[in-house]
Amino acid sequence: MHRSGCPVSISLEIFGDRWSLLIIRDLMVRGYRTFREFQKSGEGIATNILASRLKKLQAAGIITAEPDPGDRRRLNYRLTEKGIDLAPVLLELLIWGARHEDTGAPCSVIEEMAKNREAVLAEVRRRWRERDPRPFLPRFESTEDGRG
Amino acid sequence: MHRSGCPVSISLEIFGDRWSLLIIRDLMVRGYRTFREFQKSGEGIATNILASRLKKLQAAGIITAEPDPGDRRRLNYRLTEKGIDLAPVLLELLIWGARHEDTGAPCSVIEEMAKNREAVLAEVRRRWRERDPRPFLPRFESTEDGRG
DNA sequence: AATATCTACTTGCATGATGCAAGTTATCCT
DNA sequence: AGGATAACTTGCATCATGCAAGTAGATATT
Repeated sequence: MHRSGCPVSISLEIFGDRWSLLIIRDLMVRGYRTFREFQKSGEGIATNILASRLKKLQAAGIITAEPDPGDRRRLNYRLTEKGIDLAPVLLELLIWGARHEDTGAPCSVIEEMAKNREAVLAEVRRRWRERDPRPFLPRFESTEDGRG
Repeated sequence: MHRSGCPVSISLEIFGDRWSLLIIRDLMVRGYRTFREFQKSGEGIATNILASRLKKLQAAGIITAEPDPGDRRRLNYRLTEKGIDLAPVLLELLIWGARHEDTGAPCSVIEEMAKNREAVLAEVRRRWRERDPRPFLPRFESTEDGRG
């Protein structure tokens, strides 16, 4: 039941909250795959909320979950194509935040990414396609350390 | 008090909810300015929530409010530069939603916008700068109407 | 084989946010 | 002066979130 037919509104019904896009970010640029990794992501999400968000994102077709062949206690989450298509949204959010708020991300690095938007998106998508596990961005710890 | 220094996380602290970006959308592309207009925006936001979001967005420096010179009952809200800088985020959200969800927006129109990203953003920004009141996008009513 | 540990959750409960209806204040319109 | 309009605020019920603890199945350890 949509409140309006606007794509922005419908998108926000799916991930318009404090946590969903952070999970998607972790999957997209930090190489995280498991429940435990999301939990220790530095944002302090509660386990019940994390579980409910993972379910909601699965139901929306943004992520999938499959048991790890090597250790079947683990579930490996992965973005779907629909999920990786959120890369431009995340990138713009990152650029905006780094420009306008006092964040732990060095502006020079972010401005460089803003200048090379297409290349950045292509690389993120390539890593997703090829299941390249290397993180694309680090954790921006706090606003104290300056880098760049 | 930030939970992490990540710009995405900090951005979501400000407008990571169901309503804030819809208000920003209304200001940005529909030419809305007043409390009443946001309320009748088709999304069904409650007045107390709307009031609290407007305050939060003001506190974050994303919008300003000033009394209408002609009718001093009215408060005219307007995006700041920081606020109009959210245009790329909104645009990507719009594109993603139109591509992946069943929305009231005709895909052809949205794909055209995706192809002309820079021009679209320039026009949105021009209207903001010159206070051009014409809406840039219509209300996408429901998913019933045909697309083409 | 028994025990401990690890992973991904679920449950219970307190607190906070949201939704809804009604009320308030200041300004306009006649 | 009397009524309408705009922008809220308030009270209250309900829903979502945060936190701590507990559970179940798989793996590692003795």
